[in-house]
Amino acid sequence: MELEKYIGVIVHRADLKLNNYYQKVVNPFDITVDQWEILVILWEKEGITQKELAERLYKDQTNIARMLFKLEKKGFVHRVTHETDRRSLRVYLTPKGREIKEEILAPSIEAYKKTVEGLSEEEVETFRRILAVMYNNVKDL
Amino acid sequence: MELEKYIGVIVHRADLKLNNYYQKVVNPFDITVDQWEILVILWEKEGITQKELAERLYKDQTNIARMLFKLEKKGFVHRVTHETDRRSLRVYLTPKGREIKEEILAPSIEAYKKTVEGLSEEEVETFRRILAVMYNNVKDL
DNA sequence: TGTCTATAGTTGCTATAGCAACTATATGAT
DNA sequence: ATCATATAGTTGCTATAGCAACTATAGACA
Repeated sequence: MELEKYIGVIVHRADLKLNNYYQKVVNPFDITVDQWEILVILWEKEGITQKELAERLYKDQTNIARMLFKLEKKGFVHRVTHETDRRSLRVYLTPKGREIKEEILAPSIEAYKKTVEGLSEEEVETFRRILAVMYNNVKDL
Repeated sequence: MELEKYIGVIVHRADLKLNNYYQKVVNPFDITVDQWEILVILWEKEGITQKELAERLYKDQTNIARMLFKLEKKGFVHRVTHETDRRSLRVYLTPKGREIKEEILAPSIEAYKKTVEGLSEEEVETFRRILAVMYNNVKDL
């Protein structure tokens, strides 16, 4: 069977290119794409724990911790021990972290539009649906 | 805009799950998914250079070199200096590298079938087409 | 022939991914 | 109250990705 027939192979290649492009979009803000994902969640709701953040992003808690450490070092977030559970850390945005929210929105939407250029809204929805089916097919295997 | 609207985000998540699954499929053969990709190419044609391999797989030449080093250490391939261009290395399979070709085929096809379960052949084709459009949309940005 | 440039590959760096082992704290059972 | 278990987070390890800097060789041209 030809390599390019495998869904994993083509999805992986697309993922890399998409990530490359999105990285260029967020580069001016001194963050990585994955750090941007964390910020998107925090812009919506601050004070959640690292574990909650990991669950919300479907990411490894280990890596969330490391990314937050970098975001903290760069001054975008700060972490505070949970009042009633001293094992947990609540994550909050700094003024710098809140500031870029509005600045980054336009380029983000622009990036989305460029990604789906030439496709109808319906095609994009079809794509999402099929991708979700595949995701669910393999997620617990 | 909601995080899950961004194509890069959902493709990335799907990529990770797919890779996880495929990794489990090739685990018994003591290779990684990316090393498997290299082998697939070599099963088709031996003696190509690292650069050609990188181009064929759309991967970084640096990483191809490192993966080949590991494949060589594990005894799946060996590299020989090009006869007329001493900068190049030709990559060949060892008997061990050739051996697993047939063994790995059935599980690979099985993995493909599980991935596209519940989808029609037409839907999978549509998916490929739309993914290709998105890929081309961002590949040079 | 000698020099300049291009190319194949390697090394070093930083990023995320994911797993195992570990620390510290919380909670449930007795 | 004590002890066993569960949980939040961290550290260490190995994998690929991608970029810059480097070495060695090839090829073009004066």
